[in-house]
Amino acid sequence: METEVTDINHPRQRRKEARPSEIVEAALILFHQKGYSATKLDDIAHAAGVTKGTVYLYFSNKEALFKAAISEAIHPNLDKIEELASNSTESATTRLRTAITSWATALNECKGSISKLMISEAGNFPELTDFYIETVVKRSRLLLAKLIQAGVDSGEFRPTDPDLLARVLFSPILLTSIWQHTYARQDPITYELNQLAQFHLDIVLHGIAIAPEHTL
Amino acid sequence: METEVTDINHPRQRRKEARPSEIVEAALILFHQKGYSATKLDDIAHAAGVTKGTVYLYFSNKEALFKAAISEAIHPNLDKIEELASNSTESATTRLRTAITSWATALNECKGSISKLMISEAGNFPELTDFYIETVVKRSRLLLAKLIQAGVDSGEFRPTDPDLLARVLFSPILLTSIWQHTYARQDPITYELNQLAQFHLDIVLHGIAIAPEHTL
Amino acid sequence: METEVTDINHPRQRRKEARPSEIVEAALILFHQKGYSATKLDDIAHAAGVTKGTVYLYFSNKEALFKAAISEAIHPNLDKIEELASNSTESATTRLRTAITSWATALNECKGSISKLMISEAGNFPELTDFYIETVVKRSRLLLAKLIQAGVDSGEFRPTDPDLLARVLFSPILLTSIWQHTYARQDPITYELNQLAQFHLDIVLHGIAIAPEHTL
Amino acid sequence: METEVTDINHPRQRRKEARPSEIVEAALILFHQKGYSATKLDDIAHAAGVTKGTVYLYFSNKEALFKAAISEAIHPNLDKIEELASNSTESATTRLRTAITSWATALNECKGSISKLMISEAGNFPELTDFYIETVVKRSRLLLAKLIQAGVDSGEFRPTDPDLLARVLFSPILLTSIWQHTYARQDPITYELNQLAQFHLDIVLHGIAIAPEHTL
DNA sequence: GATGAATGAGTGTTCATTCAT
DNA sequence: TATGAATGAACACTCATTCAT
Repeated sequence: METEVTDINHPRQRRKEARPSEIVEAALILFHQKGYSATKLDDIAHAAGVTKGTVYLYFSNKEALFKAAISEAIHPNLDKIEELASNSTESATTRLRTAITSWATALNECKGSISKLMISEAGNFPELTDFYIETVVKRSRLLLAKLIQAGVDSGEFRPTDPDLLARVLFSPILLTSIWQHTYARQDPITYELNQLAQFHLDIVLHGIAIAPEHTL
Repeated sequence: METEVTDINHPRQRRKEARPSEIVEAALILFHQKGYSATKLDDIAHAAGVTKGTVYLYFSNKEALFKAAISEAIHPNLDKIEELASNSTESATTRLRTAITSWATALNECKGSISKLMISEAGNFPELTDFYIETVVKRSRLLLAKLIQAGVDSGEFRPTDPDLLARVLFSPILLTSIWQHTYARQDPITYELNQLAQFHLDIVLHGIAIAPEHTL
Repeated sequence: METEVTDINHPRQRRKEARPSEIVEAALILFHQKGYSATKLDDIAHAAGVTKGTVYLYFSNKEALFKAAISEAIHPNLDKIEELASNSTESATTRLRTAITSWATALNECKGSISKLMISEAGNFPELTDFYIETVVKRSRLLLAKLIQAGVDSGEFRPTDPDLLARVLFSPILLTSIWQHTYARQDPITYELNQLAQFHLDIVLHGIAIAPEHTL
Repeated sequence: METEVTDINHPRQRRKEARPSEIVEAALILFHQKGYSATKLDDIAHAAGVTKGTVYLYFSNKEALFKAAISEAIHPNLDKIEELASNSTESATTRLRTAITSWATALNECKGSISKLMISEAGNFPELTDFYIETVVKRSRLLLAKLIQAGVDSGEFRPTDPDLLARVLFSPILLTSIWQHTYARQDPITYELNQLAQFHLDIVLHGIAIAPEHTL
């Protein structure tokens, strides 16, 4: 009983160990909405339900908080990349479709669009950008390129530049995800991200031209 | 460092009428590199070869300068959109290819990649974003969608969702353009933007699957 | 220079609740000495023993601080006006003398000579001036006019224009008070403010009194 | 004819020699309305129909212009003081009334209320203030005091402190003049300045006169 | 651990002053 | 003589960071 009272008097102390991640979450949302510079530590603290001083208890400065926010948001994605690379019993087409679906889902969850933040702040955080490009971007692209190459090797796809195609396949999902997070108000998108991804994949796989040369 | 090499003797009235656009250009580059908030007026002034006070002779404040920079960079693009819509004697396929090429070229010149700036700052400049979405984004997408619909109507393309396909077709060029301007150092791209665009268009037109139904 | 001698060890939280009024006091003195525009926030902060940032903890901007300073200095005077209006058992002559003495004393303490500041800045702060004229100037004049009218009604004074006489009676005290605060160095006044007020009142009373000794 | 055309093309050159005084006049009005610091040289120049550069052709800086404005406005008053001192054939009472009337008239003309400006800026311009106090204030007061003393000597007035009475007699006219120029909008005055002056003088004369009608 | 009052370096903005024309 | 584009020092205001409690 006595300890319960303490909890009621200090609601802030409900879950001490959750503090840092609460701050990180609040920070991520605000950084995403307003950009790094335009986001005030006061706002972050307020959004996280603490005071400015508390933020400094867990993060040595604003930049460290930013990096922590980006890193934390990146990690779950990294695991997913590994996952996708492993299940290799299926056909290349199937695995490609699974991979794309998986990415579309991941990006759909808000936490996803680190992409936008990184685009905005890359110039101001070179080392963080290096880390992001190496661990997220290049690995994802390489994974996709390998799946494509596997399809070519297995005779499922016509010979093509796997790297180029990987870039092409990623673009609509990534850009649309960024778009949604950026222009939701001005240009709301009626399509599901995954719907768009499948649409694109279908077209890429089959093309749209009613090509006479193919029927010959 | 100094971009001003000529007329070093008459720094005061070097080229009166060129001032505003010189400032706008310098501003655009810096806003693009560092974002709006992180760009100091001192930096812009210095990059434009003037002092802070001079900037205020032509722009009432930082926000006005930002808007002017965006607007000025947008205008040439608007004209190009009109141009593309007009030449309607060709086949849909040809016009589509021309449009894509034209866009790739425009984005490559990069006088903007306003796209990146708008993504970064949309949240902080709602009215400007409204203007951008209406005059640039939606018009471009609509133009592309119309070309696609024309191809469907003329029997060149299989029936498809023109709006979805327009989004899909734009994405790789736009995202890659943004990418180049953002991650040039960390992830330099070896492809020409136009090369990528044509590669994508080819695939979209023909598909990559060695589809049994086509050969039948 | 430093007005803060006590508690030198704990400059941070010396006396939280005293801060705003300390700042207001320092501000009032400086505004009075140099005028609004010529007074720098740095000076105010320094005079109050804090830094600029601290001033902004309590006042949203310079104008707000100015208004707060004026308002705070006005309030004690408002109470005095009410007080004077109440004690109505005495003769009009006595009450008039009491009122004048009271005003002379109040103006001498000078926590304001807000009068001078208001004269200087009226043009730049219209709403504040409205407030001052209504709550201080007009009320004071009306009170004095009523006392005079009471004297006329009771047969103590000869019929006269109470409003005009109120203005006339106030002028020497008010102007001299302003004078002292303004030209102390160039034109030091050897008279007590109250001495001058009584001197004037004697002459005016002689002038308007239906003096029994004269009729003898 | 030919020369006329030139005049039309350069309306600014109508009367070159009048420039400085036009500037001074504009400056005086603006300084009076907004105070010294709050008045921008741009505003003065614009009000005078010239550009900022032209102001610097005639005045070395803002302070010099301020001093010139004050001085120019003071000079006609100085002459009037001398004038009043001279015609000594009349009775003290008459000369006192003439002097007061003359001052009320002088202060009524807008150019008069240097008083307000000096009150506002005395702290920031000590030497100018010295000059003003010596040449205007003290001389005027001394003149008035002498007139009063003459009246006492001639038996027109009861013995009194001439300096004190001089201060008292000046106050209502001076303060009301300042008042009019300051609070015209908030507290418009229905009385003529001279009316008020005469009203006060009547009362004071009644108060100090060795009035034959009273002794009867 | 948590607070929030206080700090002060930094930045947008203004404006008196200069000077080439 | 007059201009007005350009300057740069000065100032209001902000905000990341600190620290006594």
